[in-house]
Amino acid sequence: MNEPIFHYYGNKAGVEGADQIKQVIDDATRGSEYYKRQQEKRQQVLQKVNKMQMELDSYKNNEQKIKETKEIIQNKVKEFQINTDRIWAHFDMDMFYVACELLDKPELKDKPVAVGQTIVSTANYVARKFGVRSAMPGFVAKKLCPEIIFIPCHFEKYKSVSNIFMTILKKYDDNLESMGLDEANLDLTEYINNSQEDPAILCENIRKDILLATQLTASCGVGPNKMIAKLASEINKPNGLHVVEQSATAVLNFLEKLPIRKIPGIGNITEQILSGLNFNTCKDVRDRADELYVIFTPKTFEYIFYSCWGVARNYHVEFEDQHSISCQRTFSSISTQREFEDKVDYIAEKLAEEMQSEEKVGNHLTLIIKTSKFEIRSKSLQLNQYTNQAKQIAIYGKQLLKIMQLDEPIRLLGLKMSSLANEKQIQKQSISTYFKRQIDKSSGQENLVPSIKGSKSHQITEENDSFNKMSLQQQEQSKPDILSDDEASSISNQILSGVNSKSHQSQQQQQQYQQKQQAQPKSFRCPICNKEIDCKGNNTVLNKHIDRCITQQNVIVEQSDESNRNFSGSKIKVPSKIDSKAQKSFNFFKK
DNA sequence: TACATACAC
DNA sequence: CATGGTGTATGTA
Repeated sequence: MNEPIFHYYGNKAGVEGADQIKQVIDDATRGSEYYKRQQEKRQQVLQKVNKMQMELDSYKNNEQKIKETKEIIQNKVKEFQINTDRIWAHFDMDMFYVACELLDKPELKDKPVAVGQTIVSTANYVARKFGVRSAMPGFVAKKLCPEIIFIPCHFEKYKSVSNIFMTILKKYDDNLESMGLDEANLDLTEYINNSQEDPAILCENIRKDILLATQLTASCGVGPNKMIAKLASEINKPNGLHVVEQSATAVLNFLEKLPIRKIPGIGNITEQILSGLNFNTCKDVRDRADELYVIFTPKTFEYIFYSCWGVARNYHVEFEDQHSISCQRTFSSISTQREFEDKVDYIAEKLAEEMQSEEKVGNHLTLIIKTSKFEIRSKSLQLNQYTNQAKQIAIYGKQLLKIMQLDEPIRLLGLKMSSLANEKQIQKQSISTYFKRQIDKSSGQENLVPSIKGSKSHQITEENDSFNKMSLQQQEQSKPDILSDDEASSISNQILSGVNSKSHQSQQQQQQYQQKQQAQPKSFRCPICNKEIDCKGNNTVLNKHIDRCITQQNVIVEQSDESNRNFSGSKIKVPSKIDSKAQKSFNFFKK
């Protein structure tokens, strides 16, 4: 009943103090609304596990079914192969945000430090010994480690370090994929085929380059696909390398004892379910895959199954346009209708700002709230037109508010716009439906549509301006982007078919890099441009050079992105996408 | 389509 | 005293 809520600790982290740590966390948080909600969720998971266990029991009594299912699994095992002809590397900066801050405050190096305020974003290894973790609330971290020093987030700093990091890595794979400022997945196959370098030596050299350029350490994992590389990068973290050799047995060996929780995509809940059914390692999954087949949906089953066999994507996917833009805020609880509406207005403005700066419009709006009991609810609405205007969004948002019938205090409110299109792309449509909407207008919803020139009302004039602005843009005759529809990449699509990567964009550039790369002796060379720097051990000179190099390099990168966009009209990788996502994530730190 | 869940960073 | 924000995929009805 009073079971502590679930906290995940990687097996090498909390070590022997783990129980004590859990106790401290529990004492610090017991009784809060958040804690109560977590307990409820925990109970729900346990019920789900019970239900699954019953299904499993009945399965185990049905010999015929067992036979059939095991046959299906056998066939699946025969069908796939662990494709080892590609070489991937995953680079991951160690405790990135804290590490960046420590550059400016080296005296804190051996003290427990965390970046973040209400929530720990990153903790250094000193703090981690106390049990401090990412996503932990600040007050809990303080309980665990009263000495801990909190540093507020300085996003720009991290972004510029990240630029250096990414610039170095792009020399080896121009199409690198990244899920955050501090990590990147590289397909090194082409590079290594050309240079014939040993992957381990190459990656150690890259890590040295990163250290030289940023003064920070990165960990690296190497393997035949993206997932294995990522998993490998955690083995010798921090400041380490681990290589999983390019063979099926090496992969299977590597995964054998690995806790399922480590597999990207298996999170808190799935781990609880699996461990509740006594699946703990990848080997458990491989050995008893038929049981999972019975209780999970096909997609979930396939994902877990193939991951545990080491089968994952080993080629790059094309960049896809973002599907939604959202904005949400947490605040001290509010409970009156008036307060709700004010929040909607505020969030609508923020959302509109975001959409406009990204030149997007959308026609599907979702209102999200969190009650003070931490229950999340949402209502959504298909709009009758595309918009990115704060006033329109606010009007729709308030409609959703009504539909939701809120009668209890809330601590969070957000708006999400989906079904996005480029502002420019819908102009034609705007024009063609313009007169139709004038008719709609006369039937009541006049605030929702632009009006004709010369209208007298203040509100309408403003909206008229935005319409004119769009018309002007249309005259520029920019090419409309084509929305992708059939590229919906289901997990199974991604993990199956170990076929080739897309052709790389600039082979010339790569060859150029290789030539330079090969000729490098030991002395100081710039990790960005590969030129020899005669700095006589003076780091400042080197750093200044590197800074200049980065700036130049970035200009080049941006230009090439831009020309690609205009040239092909297809999706390209846009590193700035993730930048802006992370930027937005941390806006709330600034206040 | 609408809503809820799970996940990653 | 007390647990964030952005975006994606998937399951279910």
